Amino acid sequence: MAHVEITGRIPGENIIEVVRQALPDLRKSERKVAEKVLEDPQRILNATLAEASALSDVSEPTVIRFCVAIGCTGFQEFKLRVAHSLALGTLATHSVLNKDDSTAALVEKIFGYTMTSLDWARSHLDHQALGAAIALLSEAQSIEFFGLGASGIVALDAQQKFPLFGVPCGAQTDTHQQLMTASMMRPGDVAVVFSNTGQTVAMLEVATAARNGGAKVIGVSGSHSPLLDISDISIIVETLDNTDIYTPTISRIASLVVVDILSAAVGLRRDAEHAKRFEDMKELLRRQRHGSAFPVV
Amino acid sequence: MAHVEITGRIPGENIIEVVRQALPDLRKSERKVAEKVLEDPQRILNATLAEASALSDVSEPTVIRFCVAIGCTGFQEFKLRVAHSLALGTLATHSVLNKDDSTAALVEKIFGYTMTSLDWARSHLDHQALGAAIALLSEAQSIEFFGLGASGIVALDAQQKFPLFGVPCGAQTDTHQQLMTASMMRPGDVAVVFSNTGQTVAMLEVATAARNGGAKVIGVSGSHSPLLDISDISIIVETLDNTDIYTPTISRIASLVVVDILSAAVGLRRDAEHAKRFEDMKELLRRQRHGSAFPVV
DNA sequence: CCATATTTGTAGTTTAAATACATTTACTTT
DNA sequence: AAAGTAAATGTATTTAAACTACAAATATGG
Repeated sequence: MAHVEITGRIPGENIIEVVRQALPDLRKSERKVAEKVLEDPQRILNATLAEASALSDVSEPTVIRFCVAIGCTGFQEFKLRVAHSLALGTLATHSVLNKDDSTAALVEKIFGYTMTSLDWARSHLDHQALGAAIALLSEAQSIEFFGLGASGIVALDAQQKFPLFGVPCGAQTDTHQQLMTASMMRPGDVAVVFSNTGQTVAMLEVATAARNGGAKVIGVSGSHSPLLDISDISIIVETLDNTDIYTPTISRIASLVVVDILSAAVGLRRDAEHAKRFEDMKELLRRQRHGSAFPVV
Repeated sequence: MAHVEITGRIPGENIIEVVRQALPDLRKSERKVAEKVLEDPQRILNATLAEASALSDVSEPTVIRFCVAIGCTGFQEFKLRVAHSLALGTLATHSVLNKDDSTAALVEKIFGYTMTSLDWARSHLDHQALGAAIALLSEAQSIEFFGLGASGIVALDAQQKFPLFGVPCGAQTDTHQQLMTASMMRPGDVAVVFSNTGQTVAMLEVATAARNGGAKVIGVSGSHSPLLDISDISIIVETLDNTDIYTPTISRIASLVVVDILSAAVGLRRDAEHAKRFEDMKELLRRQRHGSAFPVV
């Protein structure tokens, strides 16, 4: 049988992902190389062709054939693309904050850690679930967003964005209001419940109440959790495992990006007419602002 | 005079930045190489040593000496580090959303664009201003955060974070409440005003009111703006210039990261005792959650 | 203006990457 | 099931790229 050529999803894509996806289509000894690459990409970076071949226990030309198979012109280019892909992975290496860090160091660490976590969340998103959520939200009569604490912020953010695309929606961040609103939901409505832990009692009650009324529930949490068990669609926004003080910070930012994706996708679906409405609204906002010369008191 | 060795701010740092900073300390012909690198780093990636030397109009060993001077072991490693640095810059290349993009494509584009924008914001932050803001916030009796719309979300987020480090604070997202609160502020208080445009009238009034009462004002906006003119400390959170629908989305995320930095820094300053309080609070939150077995209805 | 030190280039050496070819393994067909 | 064929892998060789030692040229200080 002829060897199948592999093409990445998007050209110039993360080479590590390309390797992972190509894995089953590779020849036996090429796969040995691929496995070593996935196992420790950093090591390949510091390795020469000879070292890489010894490491994978195959001949040098096989390593090169592997590189060609996944779409590179040779070993050199492959290494460059690995370096490219690894960039985000190493941003977080200096992420432990110290009391005597300079401002510059803090900026580097926190931005680095945030970007790395986003990259992690990106690569661990379930596209299937996301697609299902988009479909559901696109058809929804109305949407309610629920969350407490950090997740409450995310709910509010979502509520600000979705109306722009023509979906009536609300956000509830008070436990009493949440239960009331959830109880009133009916078939055709969609409840989006944010909870990083996915274990907060109030949120589980909200999800249950919404379901009992016949509404669909989209659960968003940081890992597999009770919330997801009682949701119609489960979206896991996984962030880097980090037990220190900054975890909630990261998870909310990753969730915000997921909200961006959902709202953008729903917006693209509902489309044309709403783009116009959006422009009109922007104009209204503009009138709230001054021109260039503001008379400062 | 002896040639000065250059050391990057943080080891493993963005090599492009290292080159930029090292520029004045380099030898004349090494500088020619550095200029070419800064001019078009991508080109260096696809070039061989011979090509790079021809491009810069110097000899091959000079190129190598340049690599060594900025802290690499040779040309190869230099190229790898350039690839590393360039990673974020190319994430945003596919960022125009299409109606018929797959979910996977949307995820890639929006995450990519978000990460690139964060990187941009990071490299354009004014550390000096940030340091001044940290100092001010660390000494503050109380802090009030102000914002409308997307910036209101940021204000709420900030308000959730700062109390963890022992600073009493509030967030106002209603124009009437904002003015009332701002008018009541006194010396020793700090007002943090978020406005992406920095031109919203209500926010300018708030900043002015707070100043009139003797409070210090930290203005946070996306570019130079009237708000910053009337603030004691100006923080510009610059995001990628993108006129389409998603700009507010990005700017709020970048602002959230800046809030993270401020709160982390203030937290580190106020330190020890509050770390304990923070743990206590975490424990309280934990009791709000179920254990593993939740009785699903 | 000469002497010394520093910078830059030339030429050669070494090492790594890629190619052509040979061998082995697996698969198909009778 | 066996032989032939095609595909996959390894061996040996070639090519070229990166690095090094040394020499020339330029700049610097007395």
